[in-house]
Amino acid sequence: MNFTVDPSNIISSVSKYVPLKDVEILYFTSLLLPLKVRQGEFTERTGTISKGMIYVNSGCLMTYFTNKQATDHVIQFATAGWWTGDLHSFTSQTPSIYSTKALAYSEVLLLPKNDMDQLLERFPKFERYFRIIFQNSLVTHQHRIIQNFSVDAEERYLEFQKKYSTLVQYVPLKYIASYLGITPEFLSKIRRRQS
Amino acid sequence: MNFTVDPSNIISSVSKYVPLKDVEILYFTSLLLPLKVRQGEFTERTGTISKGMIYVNSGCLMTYFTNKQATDHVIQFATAGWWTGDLHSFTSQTPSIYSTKALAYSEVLLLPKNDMDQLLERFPKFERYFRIIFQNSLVTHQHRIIQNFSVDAEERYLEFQKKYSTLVQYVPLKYIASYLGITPEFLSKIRRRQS
DNA sequence: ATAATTTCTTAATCTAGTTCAAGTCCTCCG
DNA sequence: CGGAGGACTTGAACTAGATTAAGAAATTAT
Repeated sequence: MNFTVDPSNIISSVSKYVPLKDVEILYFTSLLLPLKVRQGEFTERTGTISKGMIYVNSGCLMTYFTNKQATDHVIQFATAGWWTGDLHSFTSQTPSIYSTKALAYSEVLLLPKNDMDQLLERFPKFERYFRIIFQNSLVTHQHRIIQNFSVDAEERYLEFQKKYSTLVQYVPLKYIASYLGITPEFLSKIRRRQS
Repeated sequence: MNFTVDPSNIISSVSKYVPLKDVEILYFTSLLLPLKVRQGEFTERTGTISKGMIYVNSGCLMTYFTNKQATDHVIQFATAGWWTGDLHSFTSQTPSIYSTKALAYSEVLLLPKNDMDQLLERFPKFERYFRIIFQNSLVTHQHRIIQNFSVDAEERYLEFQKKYSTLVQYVPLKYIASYLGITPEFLSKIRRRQS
């Protein structure tokens, strides 16, 4: 059963970029679907249409792609305060090529496509919020592309450790390897070298 | 000297997502700085603050990053109808880590940060346009990250040929190699294999 | 506890892609 | 016209990281 998830985090996230009136807060939160997922459970599955954009209130999820050779490629870890999900499937409402899975007990808020459309129609100021969110995310993605080209696996792992120091402790090594674009065996070697 | 660049393309690009009134069109186009750049000329340079978001009206530009080892990494080719530039420098108004250079004679429209801010303040409907632009771009970037991890260089080149068939003819091979994340020597070998 | 399953490590072998170095082809320019 | 510099190719030697396979460690279930 889905008891309520406290919306104060997402509200303050939005408020950082656009000042909200009470009506807007009420309407916005009324659209959000609270979801509690246990470790290992999925919020989205390859082949199904995205249920919505996922705001992580607490916990940690990962979104990954599985290719023809059945190897997984982690495209994102999302911890508290992040949005995640399959943006392509969400936008186009076509079957997803990604899956999103909880790496720990997590509380998330789901914003379905229809509801987001209505929200933006009714309160266009939310356009600004999402514009900024996507704009920032784009910068991060560009940075990652370059990073993958111009920096070797060991340095990438070092940066990862800095950036996601909490994750490193409880996320299985194989997923970190996948995020970095290397095999678990090789990451294991890097770790040994370090110590 | 910068004679005028026809704004009808960018207007129809915006109109695809948000219907514009004449005042809005007039105001928007009044903000756009027309720029004609010859092959090899730069619109942005590493170390300087972004002059603005760049809309490519005609021609072709590339944006690239130069790392400590002085090797270039192309992060984007932008042909007619695309936006390009250094989004991070643009957003934060800090010195850019990218350069943007014309690969052919190009006509572009520059939207400086201040002007974009004012535009969005005065006509918030443009938020929607940029939200959608960034959202779509994000999908493309995610796709590229995955592609680079799960597909080998030859296949990546094949996809590139399909997607940018016109570019392949006049863009120097070394830049294509850089975009694909491989050396020019290796791309040369791939080409030989193909024929 | 013990079995079962998954995660992590280690080592040997292999390969996609790099590096280096030399040579060819083009294009532009005096 | 000749030559100077960039763009492309080719090949030999090399290396970062993959693959395979096996064992150790850690989790989870029974």
